[in-house]
Amino acid sequence: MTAQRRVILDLLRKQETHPTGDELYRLARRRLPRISLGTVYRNLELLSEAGLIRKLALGRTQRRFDGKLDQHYHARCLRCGRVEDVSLHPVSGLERAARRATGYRITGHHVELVGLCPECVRETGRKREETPEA
Amino acid sequence: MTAQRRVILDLLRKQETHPTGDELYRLARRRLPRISLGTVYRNLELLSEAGLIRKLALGRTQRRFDGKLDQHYHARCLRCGRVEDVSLHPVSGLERAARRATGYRITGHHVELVGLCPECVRETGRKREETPEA
DNA sequence: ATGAGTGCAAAGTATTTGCATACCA
DNA sequence: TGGTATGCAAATACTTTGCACTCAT
Repeated sequence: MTAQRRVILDLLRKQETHPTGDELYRLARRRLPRISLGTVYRNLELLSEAGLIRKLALGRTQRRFDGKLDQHYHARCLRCGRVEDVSLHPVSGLERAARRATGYRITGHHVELVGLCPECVRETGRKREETPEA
Repeated sequence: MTAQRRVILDLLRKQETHPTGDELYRLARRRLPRISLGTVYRNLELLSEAGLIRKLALGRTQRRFDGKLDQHYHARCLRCGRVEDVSLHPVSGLERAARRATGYRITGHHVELVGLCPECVRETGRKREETPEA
Protein backbone atom coordinates (compact mmCIF):
# COMPACT_ATOMS: atom_id res chain seq x y z
CA MET A 1 0.00 0.00 0.00
CA THR A 2 1.90 2.99 -1.30
CA ALA A 3 1.18 6.60 -0.47
CA GLN A 4 -0.44 7.05 -3.86
CA ARG A 5 -2.70 4.10 -3.38
CA ARG A 6 -3.69 5.21 0.07
CA VAL A 7 -4.57 8.70 -1.09
CA ILE A 8 -6.73 7.38 -3.88
CA LEU A 9 -8.56 5.01 -1.57
CA ASP A 10 -8.98 7.75 0.99
CA LEU A 11 -10.43 10.19 -1.48
CA LEU A 12 -12.78 7.62 -2.84
CA ARG A 13 -14.03 6.70 0.58
CA LYS A 14 -14.82 10.18 1.71
CA GLN A 15 -16.15 11.40 -1.59
CA GLU A 16 -19.90 11.64 -1.76
CA THR A 17 -19.87 11.79 -5.52
CA HIS A 18 -18.61 8.92 -7.60
CA PRO A 19 -15.57 10.40 -9.19
CA THR A 20 -14.13 9.49 -12.54
CA GLY A 21 -10.49 8.62 -13.05
CA ASP A 22 -9.75 12.12 -14.13
CA GLU A 23 -11.50 13.74 -11.19
CA LEU A 24 -9.61 11.50 -8.84
CA TYR A 25 -6.40 12.46 -10.53
CA ARG A 26 -7.08 16.13 -9.99
CA LEU A 27 -8.03 15.58 -6.36
CA ALA A 28 -5.05 13.37 -5.69
CA ARG A 29 -2.71 15.94 -7.15
CA ARG A 30 -3.56 18.34 -4.38
CA ARG A 31 -1.94 15.97 -1.95
CA LEU A 32 0.64 14.41 -4.21
CA PRO A 33 1.43 16.97 -6.83
CA ARG A 34 3.61 14.64 -8.83
CA ILE A 35 1.19 11.75 -9.09
CA SER A 36 0.40 10.72 -12.63
CA LEU A 37 -2.82 9.81 -14.36
CA GLY A 38 -1.44 6.41 -15.19
CA THR A 39 -0.81 5.69 -11.54
CA VAL A 40 -4.33 6.70 -10.69
CA TYR A 41 -5.82 4.33 -13.22
CA ARG A 42 -3.45 1.55 -12.31
CA ASN A 43 -4.36 1.83 -8.68
CA LEU A 44 -8.05 2.05 -9.34
CA GLU A 45 -7.69 -1.20 -11.20
CA LEU A 46 -5.73 -2.84 -8.42
CA LEU A 47 -8.02 -1.57 -5.69
CA SER A 48 -11.03 -2.85 -7.46
CA GLU A 49 -9.43 -6.22 -8.04
CA ALA A 50 -8.65 -6.33 -4.36
CA GLY A 51 -12.29 -5.63 -3.65
CA LEU A 52 -11.58 -2.38 -1.86
CA ILE A 53 -13.54 -0.23 -4.24
CA ARG A 54 -16.16 -0.74 -6.90
CA LYS A 55 -16.30 0.27 -10.50
CA LEU A 56 -19.63 1.64 -11.52
CA ALA A 57 -20.65 1.52 -15.14
CA LEU A 58 -19.51 -2.00 -14.75
CA GLY A 59 -18.29 -4.01 -17.61
CA ARG A 60 -16.29 -2.50 -20.31
CA THR A 61 -16.34 1.13 -20.99
CA GLN A 62 -17.63 0.36 -24.43
CA ARG A 63 -21.26 1.05 -24.98
CA ARG A 64 -23.76 -1.61 -26.00
CA PHE A 65 -27.08 -1.18 -27.72
CA ASP A 66 -30.35 -2.98 -27.43
CA GLY A 67 -33.13 -3.19 -29.96
CA LYS A 68 -35.66 -4.60 -27.54
CA LEU A 69 -37.73 -1.94 -25.93
CA ASP A 70 -39.81 -3.84 -23.45
CA GLN A 71 -38.65 -3.56 -19.88
CA HIS A 72 -36.11 -6.27 -19.20
CA TYR A 73 -33.00 -6.78 -17.19
CA HIS A 74 -29.52 -7.90 -18.11
CA ALA A 75 -27.05 -10.45 -16.91
CA ARG A 76 -23.41 -9.86 -17.56
CA CYS A 77 -20.70 -12.45 -17.37
CA LEU A 78 -17.73 -11.25 -15.42
CA ARG A 79 -15.40 -13.47 -17.30
CA CYS A 80 -16.30 -13.28 -20.97
CA GLY A 81 -18.19 -10.00 -20.88
CA ARG A 82 -21.28 -11.25 -22.64
CA VAL A 83 -24.58 -9.58 -21.83
CA GLU A 84 -27.87 -11.42 -21.95
CA ASP A 85 -31.47 -10.51 -21.48
CA VAL A 86 -33.18 -11.71 -18.37
CA SER A 87 -36.90 -11.79 -18.44
CA LEU A 88 -38.06 -11.20 -14.94
CA HIS A 89 -41.04 -9.27 -13.77
CA PRO A 90 -39.87 -5.72 -13.20
CA VAL A 91 -39.41 -5.10 -9.54
CA SER A 92 -42.42 -3.18 -8.42
CA GLY A 93 -42.31 -0.23 -6.11
CA LEU A 94 -38.64 0.37 -6.75
CA GLU A 95 -39.06 3.64 -8.55
CA ARG A 96 -41.46 5.03 -6.06
CA ALA A 97 -39.20 4.06 -3.18
CA ALA A 98 -36.25 5.68 -4.92
CA ARG A 99 -38.16 8.86 -5.50
CA ARG A 100 -38.89 9.10 -1.83
CA ALA A 101 -35.33 8.38 -0.88
CA THR A 102 -33.68 10.80 -3.29
CA GLY A 103 -36.11 13.44 -4.45
CA TYR A 104 -35.29 12.50 -8.03
CA ARG A 105 -37.98 12.42 -10.63
CA ILE A 106 -37.44 8.81 -11.56
CA THR A 107 -38.24 7.85 -15.12
CA GLY A 108 -36.94 4.34 -15.23
CA HIS A 109 -34.62 1.81 -13.79
CA HIS A 110 -32.31 -0.89 -14.87
CA VAL A 111 -31.06 -4.00 -13.15
CA GLU A 112 -27.83 -5.68 -13.98
CA LEU A 113 -27.07 -9.08 -12.59
CA VAL A 114 -23.46 -10.10 -12.61
CA GLY A 115 -21.88 -13.47 -12.37
CA LEU A 116 -20.62 -16.23 -14.58
CA CYS A 117 -22.41 -17.56 -17.59
CA PRO A 118 -22.89 -21.32 -17.70
CA GLU A 119 -20.09 -21.71 -20.18
CA CYS A 120 -17.60 -19.81 -18.06
CA VAL A 121 -18.71 -21.71 -14.99
CA ARG A 122 -17.62 -24.87 -16.76
CA GLU A 123 -14.35 -23.35 -17.90
CA THR A 124 -13.36 -22.09 -14.50
CA GLY A 125 -14.44 -25.33 -12.95
CA ARG A 126 -11.46 -26.87 -14.71
CA LYS A 127 -8.69 -24.36 -14.42
CA ARG A 128 -8.92 -21.82 -11.70
CA GLU A 129 -6.06 -19.55 -12.62
CA GLU A 130 -8.01 -16.86 -14.39
CA THR A 131 -9.78 -14.29 -12.28
CA PRO A 132 -12.82 -12.29 -13.42
CA GLU A 133 -12.05 -8.70 -14.16
CA ALA A 134 -14.41 -7.12 -11.66
CA MET B 1 -35.38 6.51 -42.57
CA THR B 2 -32.47 5.86 -44.85
CA ALA B 3 -31.22 2.47 -45.91
CA GLN B 4 -28.35 2.75 -43.47
CA ARG B 5 -30.61 3.55 -40.59
CA ARG B 6 -32.98 0.75 -41.43
CA VAL B 7 -30.19 -1.80 -41.61
CA ILE B 8 -28.84 -0.76 -38.24
CA LEU B 9 -32.24 -0.93 -36.63
CA ASP B 10 -32.90 -4.26 -38.26
CA LEU B 11 -29.68 -5.78 -37.07
CA LEU B 12 -30.21 -4.52 -33.59
CA ARG B 13 -33.68 -5.95 -33.42
CA LYS B 14 -32.78 -9.40 -34.51
CA GLN B 15 -29.51 -9.58 -32.65
CA GLU B 16 -29.62 -11.66 -29.52
CA THR B 17 -26.44 -10.14 -28.22
CA HIS B 18 -26.16 -6.48 -27.40
CA PRO B 19 -23.71 -5.31 -29.98
CA THR B 20 -21.27 -2.48 -29.61
CA GLY B 21 -20.94 0.27 -32.18
CA ASP B 22 -18.07 -1.48 -33.77
CA GLU B 23 -19.78 -4.85 -33.99
CA LEU B 24 -22.76 -3.22 -35.59
CA TYR B 25 -20.48 -1.53 -38.05
CA ARG B 26 -19.01 -4.84 -39.10
CA LEU B 27 -22.41 -6.46 -39.41
CA ALA B 28 -23.87 -3.56 -41.33
CA ARG B 29 -21.00 -3.63 -43.76
CA ARG B 30 -22.07 -7.02 -44.99
CA ARG B 31 -25.21 -5.44 -46.33
CA LEU B 32 -23.91 -2.00 -47.08
CA PRO B 33 -20.23 -2.36 -47.81
CA ARG B 34 -19.66 1.36 -48.03
CA ILE B 35 -21.26 2.35 -44.77
CA SER B 36 -18.97 4.21 -42.41
CA LEU B 37 -18.39 3.91 -38.71
CA GLY B 38 -19.43 7.51 -38.25
CA THR B 39 -22.77 6.83 -39.83
CA VAL B 40 -23.32 3.88 -37.54
CA TYR B 41 -22.67 5.92 -34.45
CA ARG B 42 -24.70 8.85 -35.71
CA ASN B 43 -27.67 6.61 -36.39
CA LEU B 44 -27.38 4.81 -33.09
CA GLU B 45 -27.59 8.19 -31.46
CA LEU B 46 -30.58 9.24 -33.51
CA LEU B 47 -32.40 5.96 -33.05
CA SER B 48 -31.93 6.08 -29.36
CA GLU B 49 -33.14 9.67 -29.21
CA ALA B 50 -36.18 8.58 -31.16
CA GLY B 51 -36.77 5.86 -28.60
CA LEU B 52 -36.40 3.06 -31.10
CA ILE B 53 -33.44 1.47 -29.40
CA ARG B 54 -31.79 1.64 -26.03
CA LYS B 55 -28.28 2.34 -24.98
CA LEU B 56 -27.03 0.03 -22.32
CA ALA B 57 -24.13 0.99 -20.12
CA LEU B 58 -26.16 4.08 -19.69
CA GLY B 59 -24.66 7.33 -18.78
CA ARG B 60 -21.44 8.55 -20.13
CA THR B 61 -18.83 6.32 -21.46
CA GLN B 62 -16.59 7.47 -18.68
CA ARG B 63 -16.24 5.15 -15.75
CA ARG B 64 -17.03 6.10 -12.18
CA PHE B 65 -15.70 4.61 -8.98
CA ASP B 66 -17.22 4.03 -5.60
CA GLY B 67 -15.47 3.64 -2.28
CA LYS B 68 -18.50 2.36 -0.44
CA LEU B 69 -18.70 -1.37 -0.42
CA ASP B 70 -22.00 -2.06 1.26
CA GLN B 71 -24.76 -3.06 -1.08
CA HIS B 72 -26.49 0.04 -2.33
CA TYR B 73 -28.09 1.29 -5.48
CA HIS B 74 -27.49 4.35 -7.59
CA ALA B 75 -29.55 7.09 -9.09
CA ARG B 76 -28.26 8.86 -12.13
CA CYS B 77 -29.46 12.18 -13.41
CA LEU B 78 -30.08 12.08 -17.13
CA ARG B 79 -29.39 15.74 -17.48
CA CYS B 80 -26.34 16.57 -15.41
CA GLY B 81 -24.91 13.09 -15.18
CA ARG B 82 -24.45 13.05 -11.44
CA VAL B 83 -24.68 9.74 -9.66
CA GLU B 84 -25.93 9.39 -6.11
CA ASP B 85 -26.27 6.58 -3.66
CA VAL B 86 -29.73 5.34 -2.93
CA SER B 87 -30.18 3.44 0.26
CA LEU B 88 -32.95 1.00 -0.31
CA HIS B 89 -33.26 -2.49 0.96
CA PRO B 90 -31.72 -4.75 -1.63
CA VAL B 91 -34.39 -6.41 -3.67
CA SER B 92 -34.68 -9.90 -2.33
CA GLY B 93 -35.01 -12.96 -4.45
CA LEU B 94 -33.72 -11.22 -7.52
CA GLU B 95 -30.52 -13.16 -7.77
CA ARG B 96 -32.15 -16.48 -7.26
CA ALA B 97 -34.79 -15.70 -9.85
CA ALA B 98 -32.13 -14.64 -12.29
CA ARG B 99 -30.16 -17.79 -11.74
CA ARG B 100 -33.21 -19.82 -12.58
CA ALA B 101 -33.94 -17.77 -15.65
CA THR B 102 -30.44 -17.73 -17.09
CA GLY B 103 -28.37 -20.54 -15.64
CA TYR B 104 -25.76 -17.99 -14.62
CA ARG B 105 -23.95 -18.32 -11.37
CA ILE B 106 -25.03 -14.96 -10.05
CA THR B 107 -22.67 -13.25 -7.67
CA GLY B 108 -24.31 -9.89 -7.30
CA HIS B 109 -26.57 -7.34 -8.79
CA HIS B 110 -26.81 -3.66 -9.25
CA VAL B 111 -29.74 -1.36 -9.71
CA GLU B 112 -29.53 1.95 -11.44
CA LEU B 113 -32.43 4.33 -11.25
CA VAL B 114 -32.51 7.03 -13.85
CA GLY B 115 -34.32 10.30 -13.92
CA LEU B 116 -33.79 13.91 -13.04
CA CYS B 117 -32.17 15.14 -9.87
CA PRO B 118 -34.16 17.73 -7.93
CA GLU B 119 -31.94 20.51 -9.18
CA CYS B 120 -32.42 19.56 -12.80
CA VAL B 121 -36.13 19.17 -12.26
CA ARG B 122 -36.19 22.82 -11.25
CA GLU B 123 -34.05 23.90 -14.16
CA THR B 124 -36.07 22.11 -16.76
CA GLY B 125 -39.25 23.32 -15.18
CA ARG B 126 -38.26 26.75 -16.41
CA LYS B 127 -36.82 26.21 -19.82
CA ARG B 128 -37.75 23.08 -21.66
CA GLU B 129 -35.42 23.20 -24.60
CA GLU B 130 -32.77 20.79 -23.41
CA THR B 131 -33.50 17.11 -23.69
CA PRO B 132 -31.88 14.44 -21.59
CA GLU B 133 -29.36 12.41 -23.50
CA ALA B 134 -30.86 8.99 -22.98
C1' DA C 1 -32.07 24.40 -54.56
C1' DT C 2 -32.54 22.85 -50.03
C1' DG C 3 -32.05 20.13 -46.15
C1' DA C 4 -30.97 15.79 -44.31
C1' DG C 5 -27.83 12.09 -44.46
C1' DT C 6 -23.48 10.11 -45.97
C1' DG C 7 -18.33 8.55 -46.36
C1' DC C 8 -14.05 9.71 -45.10
C1' DA C 9 -10.60 11.39 -42.31
C1' DA C 10 -9.24 13.91 -38.51
C1' DA C 11 -10.04 15.15 -33.81
C1' DG C 12 -11.46 14.19 -29.22
C1' DT C 13 -11.99 11.68 -24.88
C1' DA C 14 -10.98 8.03 -21.73
C1' DT C 15 -7.96 4.52 -20.55
C1' DT C 16 -3.90 1.57 -20.90
C1' DT C 17 0.91 0.51 -21.51
C1' DG C 18 6.24 0.65 -22.28
C1' DC C 19 10.08 2.09 -20.22
C1' DA C 20 13.55 3.96 -17.28
C1' DT C 21 13.80 5.29 -12.66
C1' DA C 22 12.76 5.22 -7.63
C1' DC C 23 11.57 2.89 -3.57
C1' DC C 24 11.15 -0.60 -0.18
C1' DA C 25 11.56 -5.16 1.96
C1' DT D 1 19.40 -6.36 -4.94
C1' DG D 2 14.98 -7.95 -6.60
C1' DG D 3 10.53 -6.99 -7.21
C1' DT D 4 6.95 -3.67 -7.17
C1' DA D 5 5.23 0.88 -8.09
C1' DT D 6 5.95 5.25 -10.11
C1' DG D 7 6.13 9.34 -13.58
C1' DC D 8 6.12 10.37 -18.04
C1' DA D 9 4.92 9.92 -22.64
C1' DA D 10 3.27 7.34 -26.24
C1' DA D 11 -0.15 4.21 -27.64
C1' DT D 12 -4.73 2.38 -27.82
C1' DA D 13 -9.75 2.07 -27.82
C1' DC D 14 -13.91 4.06 -28.58
C1' DT D 15 -16.73 7.83 -30.08
C1' DT D 16 -17.62 12.26 -32.16
C1' DT D 17 -17.16 15.79 -35.63
C1' DG D 18 -15.91 18.77 -39.89
C1' DC D 19 -16.34 18.80 -44.50
C1' DA D 20 -17.53 18.12 -49.12
C1' DC D 21 -20.65 15.45 -51.58
C1' DT D 22 -25.03 12.88 -52.66
C1' DC D 23 -29.73 12.25 -52.81
C1' DA D 24 -34.51 12.73 -52.42
C1' DT D 25 -37.72 16.05 -52.09
